[in-house]
Amino acid sequence: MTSDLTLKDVALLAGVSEMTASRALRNANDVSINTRKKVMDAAASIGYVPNRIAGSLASKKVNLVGVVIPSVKSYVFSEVLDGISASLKPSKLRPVFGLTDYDLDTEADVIREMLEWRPSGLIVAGLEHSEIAKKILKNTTTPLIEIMDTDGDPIDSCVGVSHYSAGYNMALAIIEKGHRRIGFLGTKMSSDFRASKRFNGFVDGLQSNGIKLIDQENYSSGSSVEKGKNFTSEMLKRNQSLDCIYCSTDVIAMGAVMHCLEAGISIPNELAIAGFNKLSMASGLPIKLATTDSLRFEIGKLAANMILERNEQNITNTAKTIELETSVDIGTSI
Amino acid sequence: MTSDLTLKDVALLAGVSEMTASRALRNANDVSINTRKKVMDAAASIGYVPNRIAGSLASKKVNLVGVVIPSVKSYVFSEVLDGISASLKPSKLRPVFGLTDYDLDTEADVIREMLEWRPSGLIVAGLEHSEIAKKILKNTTTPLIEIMDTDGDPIDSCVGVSHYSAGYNMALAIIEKGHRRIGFLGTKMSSDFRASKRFNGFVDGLQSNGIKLIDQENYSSGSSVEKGKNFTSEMLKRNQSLDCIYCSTDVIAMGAVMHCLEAGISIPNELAIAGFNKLSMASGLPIKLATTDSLRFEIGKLAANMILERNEQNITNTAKTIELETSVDIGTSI
DNA sequence: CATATTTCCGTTAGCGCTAACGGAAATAGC
DNA sequence: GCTATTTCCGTTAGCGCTAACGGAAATATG
Repeated sequence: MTSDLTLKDVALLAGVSEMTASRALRNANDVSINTRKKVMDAAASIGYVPNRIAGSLASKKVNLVGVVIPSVKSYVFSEVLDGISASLKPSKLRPVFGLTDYDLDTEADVIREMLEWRPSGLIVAGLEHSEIAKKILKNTTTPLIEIMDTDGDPIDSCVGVSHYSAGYNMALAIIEKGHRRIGFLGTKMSSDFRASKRFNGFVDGLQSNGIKLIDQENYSSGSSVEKGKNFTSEMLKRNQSLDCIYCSTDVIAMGAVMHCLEAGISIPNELAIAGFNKLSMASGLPIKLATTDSLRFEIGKLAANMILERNEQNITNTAKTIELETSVDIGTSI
Repeated sequence: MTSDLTLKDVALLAGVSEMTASRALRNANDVSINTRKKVMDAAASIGYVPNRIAGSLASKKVNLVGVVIPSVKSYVFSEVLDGISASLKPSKLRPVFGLTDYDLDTEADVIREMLEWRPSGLIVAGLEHSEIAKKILKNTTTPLIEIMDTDGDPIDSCVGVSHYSAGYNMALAIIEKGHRRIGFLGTKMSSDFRASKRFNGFVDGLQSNGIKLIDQENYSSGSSVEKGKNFTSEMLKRNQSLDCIYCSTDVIAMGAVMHCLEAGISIPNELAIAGFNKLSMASGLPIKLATTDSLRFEIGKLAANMILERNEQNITNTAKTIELETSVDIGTSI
């Protein structure tokens, strides 16, 4: 309580110089055991809390990693954050999150704000950015990792999966299982670039076997189980002959499964269902949902590790792209 | 690119003093339209990014709000974060998140680290902290809001719901619906204080009608739909006479519902199921799950608003507790 | 036109901490 | 014993920015 204590207060109480107090508190070298103890005790006794703002300015080291993601509500990004947290935990670096709400202008603002803190690294979800954001990112010396997606041109480093391939391979898996009359259910693609890439891959995958999508529904804003349920119902009404629906996320696919459970539609005999992400939530379903693991935790972990590496060594020019391999998890729903 | 640009570079290029450049960039008063434009153009042309570390030190204003929560993977806290983000968005304040992994020692560390940044406010989940953390929190001048829970003694301000009451009222609702042979399914309570309070409230609610819990299962670590499914199955094996299970979260309750769907158990005739949180995810289920809305988004919004208020005015001593009212949502599952 | 007021900009002095250097005291080496 | 080395601590000089003050120029006031 009371007004802020500074290093001076600690130094005075311990009877040493500010510099010695600083060294002692930071566990730096060049301090005897006795004086270190004196300083520590003094600091503890008055409840001194170091001022990192001042410390960072003086040392020119800000042990923060900026993480720019669309949303925390999505189960996807929360696991990415978790991976990042897990990697950074044993280090001195700490993640700071900024949310874009899937809006590229907001993203540019958030990125700019992040860089004003001079973080040790910046992790940004996605490869698509506004021109302004791109310019800022290109000009910065901060290590930058774009994550989630490898279908595009990374500015610096990149960790992710190919969403195009994920869609393509799911199409092949579905076809191999004998399904031919296939529909797609997903968000409006304008803002969700990765969903759009999966869609394109899926369509191309079908195309490679001479098959065309026979129905498609694109709902606006976020995904929910309920939406999946309702739109599946509607699509089936339109197209009684449908024998498979590919959903842009597991959340939607869960809704599709729910509809089938309620309507007494047998999966996959009457309708096959596939999703994307491999959410743990879906593991409680009566059937095992066909899906592609988006390796969210892994991506977060690797991205954070790249930042850590770049920080330890003083490498400057190490643009590196890691494309993780995904594989279709057939499950029992197709 | 290149080495970091400073205000000096901008000032030099614009032909003004650093102070004027600073004022112009911050949109402060005392700058003519012409010079402001000169400065802005100069800054833009060289890609100047202000250094907030230096700015914060000089102005003694750090526009960050620390948010300390157990996890981001939980659907609960991600919505709290979302509420906080929504409230802070139009202001200058930005949230910084720290994760405790449900561990009080980690929490103390995270709180300490947060305070080292001298944030404009601190939002901490829960009322239970280690002695060290309590001491730190009591000594700080930073506005502090403990959230989620009102059953206990807040250090400063507090926004939340009574989890005890939520449990108690669900017990009453279940009894009113005619159920008497009731089981409980939840996490080991040692680390999840709020789940434990709901449990106690639930037991007391039953007790007030002379009813005792006839079975109880406490699994370790996190909740998942699959766990809910499996433990429901086991509990029903042990107790064929069970007619209701109260689950500590909706995620678990969803698993219970899944088990019933698979096993052909009719809800609520053969088995009633109730949860907690009112997760949107559960809205896709064939039945409407009985639950209590934990008002997560609302709590986040209100907490952030309290920080904003305290920041605008310069109120110092305004410890205030807001207990939001919860109500049981009967649904169709009990 | 002289004075009062406003508008605009620069100078000075830090914010609280740490890097870098230097030097005194303690220890080692022979 | 004297020099060489190590251990420990203090002094100086910032990090990049802004608060606060003051003063010159521009405008208003009568």
